[in-house]
Formats: sequence, structure tokens, C-alpha cells
Amino acid sequence: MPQEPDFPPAKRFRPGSPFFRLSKKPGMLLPRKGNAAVPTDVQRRRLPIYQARSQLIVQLRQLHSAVLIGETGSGKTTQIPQYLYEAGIGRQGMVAITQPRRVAAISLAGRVAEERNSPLGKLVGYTVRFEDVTSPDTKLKFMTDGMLLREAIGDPLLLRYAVVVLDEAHERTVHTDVLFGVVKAAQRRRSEQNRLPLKVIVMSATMDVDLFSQYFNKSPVLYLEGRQHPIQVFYTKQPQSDYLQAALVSIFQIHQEAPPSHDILVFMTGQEEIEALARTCRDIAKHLPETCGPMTVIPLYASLPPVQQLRVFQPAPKGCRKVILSTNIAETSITISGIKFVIDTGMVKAKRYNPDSGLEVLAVQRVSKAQAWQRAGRAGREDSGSCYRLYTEEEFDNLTGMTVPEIQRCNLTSVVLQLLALGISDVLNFDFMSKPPPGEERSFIPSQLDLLGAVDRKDDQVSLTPLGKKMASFPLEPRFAKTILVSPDFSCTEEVLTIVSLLSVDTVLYNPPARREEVLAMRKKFMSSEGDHMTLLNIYRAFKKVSGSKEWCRENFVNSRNMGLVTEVRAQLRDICIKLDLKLESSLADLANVRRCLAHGLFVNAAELQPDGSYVALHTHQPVSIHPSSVLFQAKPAYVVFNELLHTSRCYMRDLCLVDPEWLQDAAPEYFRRKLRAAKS
DNA sequence: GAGCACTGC
Repeated sequence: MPQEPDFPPAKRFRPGSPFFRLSKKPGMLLPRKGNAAVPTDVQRRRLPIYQARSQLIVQLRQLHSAVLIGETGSGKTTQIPQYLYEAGIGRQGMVAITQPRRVAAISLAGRVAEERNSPLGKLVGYTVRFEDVTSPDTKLKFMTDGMLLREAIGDPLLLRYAVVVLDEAHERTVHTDVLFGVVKAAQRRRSEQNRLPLKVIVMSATMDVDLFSQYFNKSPVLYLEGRQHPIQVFYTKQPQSDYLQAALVSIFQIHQEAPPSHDILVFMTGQEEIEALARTCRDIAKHLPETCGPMTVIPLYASLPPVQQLRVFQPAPKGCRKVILSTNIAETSITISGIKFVIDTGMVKAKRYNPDSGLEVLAVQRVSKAQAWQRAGRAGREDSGSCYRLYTEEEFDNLTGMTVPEIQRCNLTSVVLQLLALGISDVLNFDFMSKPPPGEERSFIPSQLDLLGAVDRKDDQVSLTPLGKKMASFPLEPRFAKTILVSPDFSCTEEVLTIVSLLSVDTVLYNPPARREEVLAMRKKFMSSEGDHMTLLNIYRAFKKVSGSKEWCRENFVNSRNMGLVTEVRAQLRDICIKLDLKLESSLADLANVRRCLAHGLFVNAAELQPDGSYVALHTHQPVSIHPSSVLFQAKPAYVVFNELLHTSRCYMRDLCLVDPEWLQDAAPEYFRRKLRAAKS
């Protein structure tokens, strides 16, 4: 069970009583304030953390593990690595500083390099996917947590590093959670083998200290002061049945009362809701009395084109109020200056996972207390602010303390494969900070890896097969790694690489609802009766034929940025194939072989047409339907494999590929012998 | 005949 964070009771935060937020995120995407007049060493000395510098150095020198809790603006992420370096701590190796997000790793490295007055990539560098800006001189290395995990597969003791700093630990991403176990094991084994000791520093914003400290052998907790401004928190008197209506009322109440320079940030759940409320706000704003002043409403969510995302940073014209309607992207990833008011609907859209069915469901649910504080804190970055919670204080008290760590609500197939690749054979007893739901890693997951031929089991010992080892070297879900690895047998690796790359990014299909007819007409020429994967392949081939022309992308409703990403992913996967000595052949016209490969990777997601015209998933025998966005929606193929099930109004299969039942038999004879017969009888 | 929060290798 997740632990309750040690927040002060909410009662103390009645309207009128300020509280201090204890959260911090690096200000990504935020255009850095030019402070060129002040030398960087003076700036560094002005940071709150500077007061504690010598004490910190003494502590960090002697401790093997430490937990650092730092308030907003304490400067811990940029300063701690430099303090270590200046004090000569860990000079025998590198200092790794991990971040959950790429942008954070990149921009923090840039910032610290600037403070050291050293070119990026020399003393200070960074490593993220597709980019390695380091050199033999690099001592302070910022990296994504996923990248350090990848490195650990080749070097489980992390011998290149003398210190590992796990930043933003409170976010509890799957990668950070696995890293906790990896660094702890590396630390222990290095000490047992009398090697260079590994120092571990866990940095977190929230106060769930006990969990971290306990896990790292009751390591001491160091607290850092920050620069957070007071925030007033308001609750509603009555529970709100319609949080959208409540948000609307709150926006205009603030708009009528507060000075126009005070911007409002509203936390909502998703694109559709945001766009709808934006329209309503603009309509109402048009008909307000003159005394009220104008308002500019800006939507913010991840799938918005980057140019439109940047609009949130532009100051509103003088006398005009900026109202930003955002998903939780503004909780961590994007920091906006000038926010004086936060309106928190208390709701969030998040993925939930059902380990029994293996089904993921995206659902609107209540935020956790930690999330509510994180949202509130967005109002107090430069000055004091207010947060309006559209729920009662009692409702707040009843929220769960901490967001459930991702590792407890995701499919563990990839994690288990990765652990095995790290040489951890006893996966069942891996030292997770928060154990995954009981039973999951015992039943569903090993059977998935079993079926794919990735693991061998003798008694209770699980080990990787040679195939499994190869699978782990791809940054892919095991089923897609398998798809690539069988492709040389069918002489179509080039095509399979393309398809898997296309599935690795957010969709390359651009579907503006207003131009639906046009989109359909354009897409017709790419459509394949063999399914969605083949349709995507056709689009990629056409894209390559015109050398990736942006013009072509626009005309054909293809997202050119994501297409660019596909090219990068494909190059990376192709490199791995070359390293594994796979033969790279192209099947050109014969796409049946490509579909055979997909059958080998996706056979657990197979569905069979029933006499009544419906479909049944062979793995669970549950009724499923073809999603209307599929090119096979009008067709009724006897057998298909699909990428995922989406549970909304019905259980929909998405991204389908037509297959022969014989191929499924070939892919997993044991598994299908019973399945197919059972389905036929 | 439907609609999808956010990351990352």
C-alpha cells in the first residue's frame, strides 16, 4: 500500500491561512530569465541551499546513502552535483543525476555547464535516448532514469559511477522504482566485493520521507529550505456535482474581482473537455459588461502542436487576463510564470490496469492529496497566490495520500524482462520499494514471457533464453522485440522495423475532426485490406518516396514531427539488429510474410470471428469488437491479431492485422491447440 | 460507428 505522505492536516489551511508548498520541479520549457548582469557565482551564492553548503558537504562525504528533501527553488538539482564535484566527492568515477524527463535532463545539464563556465559535453554532459552529449572528461552526467536503467543491463554494478543521484524520486516512475532496487543492489555488491563504494542520493520534493529512508537502510534525511510563496487555499462549502460548471463559475468570479494581470490556471482532465470549456469561456467573455476587461483563453495538453503549446508563455496584452485550461501536463512538465490563481477540479484522467484481464482502462478519477498540493503550488512560484479547490475540505481529507506508483498499475512484462536481463533471477523476490499487486508477476507476466519464448523455467528458477536476451536489447515491449527477431526467418526485417517504429510513437495520422471527409478521401489510397499495420507501412513507404516532404505530410494528413521520430526510432532499432547480426532483408511486394511476423509477436492478442458475426478474444474468451477507426471495420476477417484492447463503451480491438489461423498455430502450437479447437467447437 | 492523461528506452 502506498504510504500517506506526511502533510500537515488540511484543517490548518482554511481560507486566509497561508501554507508553504514543499514541491519542486525544474522550470522546463520556461524561457529562462536573462540575468546576465549578475555573474553566475553570485547567483549561486544567493540560492537558499548555499547556506547549507558546507554542512551538506560534510554529511554527503560520510554517508553512503542520503535522502534529500528540498523545497521549491532550493536549487538542489543544480547545486548538489557541483558541491560534490567541488569537494572532490566521487572523483574516482562519474556523478549520475537522473531525471524522469528528457527536457529536464538536457536543460539542467545546460544550466550547470553554464554555471561551471564549461562547454556542454565536457565536464558537464547529458545522455538521453538518441543523444549522448558526453566525453571522457564528463564528470557530472545528467540523464533520464530510463537511460541509466539501459546502461545497467551492460553494467549491473554501475561501475562507471561513484555517485548516483535519483532526482524527482517522489514521482515514482516505473524506471525510478526499478532503479531504486538496482542501485541498492549495486551498492551492496560493490561493498561486498571491496570495490569503489557507490554513493546514493535520493532527492524528493514531497514529504514521503519514511518510505525512501526505510528503503535505503534508514538513511538520514536532509531537509533544504526553499523559496516558496504563501498560497491561500479555498474549498467549496458543498460538494459539486458538475465540476465543469463549477470551474466556469470560478473563472468568471475571479475575472470580475481580480486585477487583469493575475493569470488563472485551471486543471482539467482532457482535450475534449478543455476545448469545450474554452469555447464556452470565449462566448461568455464576449458578452460581459465593459467594466470586466477582456480575457484570452488558452488550452494546453500534450497532443497540441508545439507552436500552440508555446502560446501559454506569451504574456497577455495589457489589461487582458490569461486563462489557461490544462491537463496535468502543467503539474510537472510545463511551468508557466505569472500564475496567481489555480483552479483545481480535483479530477484527473489516468490509466488503470487490471492484472487479471491484462486490460488497461483510461478513466477519469480523483487526484491524490500529493497531486492536489502539486497543483496548488503552481500558484506560488513568483509571488503569493490562491488555489480554489472545487471540492469540500472533507472530500480533500478523503483523497488518497499519494498517487499509486506507476509500477503498481502497469503491465509488468517489460519490467520483468528487464530485471532478468539485469541478472536478477529471483524476480518474485526483487526488492521493490512498493511491491506490484500480488499474483501478477507470478501468473500473467511469466506466462506472457514464456509464450514468447523469452524465458526458461526450471523448478522455481526463471532465466532468460538466448532469444529473451536478444529481446531485452531492444527498447521495446517484448512482443514487438519478438516480432523483429522472427523477421529474418521470413526475410522481411526492413518492413517489420518500419511497422514496429510506427507503433512506437504517438500516431502519425493527423485527424482534424472538421475535415473528416477530406481525411478519409486522402487516406483511401494507403488503405490495405490486410489491416492497419499494412496501411501504416504504405504511408511510410509513400513518405519515403517523397523524401519526407513536409508539404506531402500536410496534404496527406500525416503528422510530420512524429514521422521524423519514427525515422529516428527505426535507425536505432536497425542498429541493434546489426549488432545482433540479424540479416536485414526486404520482402517488397510479399506482405504476407510481414503479417506472419506480427502473428508471432501478437498471438496473445488474437481474435476469432464467430458465426453470429461478433469476435471473441482467444486469450480470455471475452467478446470484443473492431474499433471504428480500423481499416478493417467494414470487413469481417476470420482471424486477426491486434495491438491493444480499449475498454470504453465496448471492448474494442485497435490496430488490427489479418492473419491465417495456421500462422497462429505455428507461432505457439501448444497454446493454440486447445484455443482454436475450443473456439471451433 | 468512436474519440485518447502523462512519461520513457
